Amino acid sequence: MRVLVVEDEKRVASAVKRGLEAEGFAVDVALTGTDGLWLAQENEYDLIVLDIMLPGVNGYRICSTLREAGNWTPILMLTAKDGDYDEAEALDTGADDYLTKPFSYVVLIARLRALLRRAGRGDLVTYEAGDLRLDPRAHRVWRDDTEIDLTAREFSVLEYLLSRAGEVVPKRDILEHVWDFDFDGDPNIVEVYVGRLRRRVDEPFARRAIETVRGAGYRMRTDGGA
Amino acid sequence: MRVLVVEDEKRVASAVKRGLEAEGFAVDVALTGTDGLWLAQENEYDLIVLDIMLPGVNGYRICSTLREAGNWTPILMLTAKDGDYDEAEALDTGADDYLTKPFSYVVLIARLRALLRRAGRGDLVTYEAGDLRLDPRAHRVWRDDTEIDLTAREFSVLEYLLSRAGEVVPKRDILEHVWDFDFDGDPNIVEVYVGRLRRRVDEPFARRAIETVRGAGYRMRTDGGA
DNA sequence: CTGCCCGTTCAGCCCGGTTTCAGCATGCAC
DNA sequence: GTGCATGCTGAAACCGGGCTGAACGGGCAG
Repeated sequence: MRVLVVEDEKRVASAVKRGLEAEGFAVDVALTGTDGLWLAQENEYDLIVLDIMLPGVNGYRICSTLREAGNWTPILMLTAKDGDYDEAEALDTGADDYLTKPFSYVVLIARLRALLRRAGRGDLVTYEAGDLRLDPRAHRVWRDDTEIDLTAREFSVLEYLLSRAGEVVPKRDILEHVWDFDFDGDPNIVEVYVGRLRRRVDEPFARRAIETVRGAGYRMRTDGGA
Repeated sequence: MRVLVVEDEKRVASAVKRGLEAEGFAVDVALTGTDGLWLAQENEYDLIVLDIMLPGVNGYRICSTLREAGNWTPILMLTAKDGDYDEAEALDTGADDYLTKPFSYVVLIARLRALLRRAGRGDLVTYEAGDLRLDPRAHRVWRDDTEIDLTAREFSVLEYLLSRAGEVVPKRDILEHVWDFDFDGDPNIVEVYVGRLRRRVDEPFARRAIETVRGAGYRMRTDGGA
């Protein structure tokens, strides 16, 4: 599954790239519109993530150029929230969906999944780790067939940890993926949420699925802590 | 029964939409060819009504693109009576039938029904979730064999929720599917309608079929809230 | 023309959820 | 053991999503 990311802000670009790679995508990044258009024309991608404001050729132009050339690869446009550029125009030029900055990684992934599903390449995942089960689509979590209520944030954190079950996930990664990319608050918030999750999904069941790896991050046990 | 109407003249589009909704169809409207193609690819429709002369991608292109992609949803083409565009060509690109403007509802409806019959989907779909039952075609809703009166909008919202029972449906999705997708009013309208629906289909029966998933959307319980 | 129904907008409230912060606990290095 | 860094936790403040009642306006029937 190949994805092209056309985005000039390096921080956003590299965060998106790393995240998508973790999801198993092969990611190319273009930092200018000119490069992006070139890459999009030279290669067959399954998906294109396209910023609107770009040096060189802007996102609209890239989009309409591709469409005119008969290229119908699903395109997700990224728009800044100040109204200079318009979402409706994005769709008019042939984009398939759009996302307003700032956005968080989970939202981005959700949208990309939706696009792929539409293109008939989606496979809906439910995450499992031992007796712990999470269904992103229904937004539900179970342990031992007991459903667990989680808030939106709690759910996102758990989903992300599950998506990388078995490996050590640095706190910074969690911050970048679950919160908006430009979040610059107290990183302690991750600890707060891990704490809550433990209280909700571990303690009542006398297990420990989320382990702390001091100095490195957290690790979701693949056996759910059984 | 879901229908997509691709038509750029707003007057015609909204008239057709209202007419079809009165017949019990769930109708999405696209005002440009680009949007129409996007919607047609994104969703599973039972029927597509397609104007030929469109801004963006024209009707022929949409039709052949869909067919090439293996989408065989029945398509009814609308052609203006001046002979610039040709009915024969419509059929060549993969349309199933055509209708010359101007036309009356009666004729339109008759043709659509004929198409559905041919496609073998004339038999009605009814949605069920526990003791809640909805018949799109007859435009009726029951709970426990008690019929519930709903307005057109209320009905559409409920139908859409039922069509995705069990999963979390973002407000944005509801807006896009139930309202004209170029609706840019207050998204609060969704909350208003969910509220009304609850008052009509939940409260009198002391159940709760429509759940709120804070920060994510609404979810229709598959057991109807029993 | 009048009244009713429906769809829509709006403002305000409520409450849950998120975030911050300060203090405490734990683990590690020496 | 001592001291430092890292992680944990409860309480409080803040924020905003979601809900509701009221009011407006257009369309349609009588």
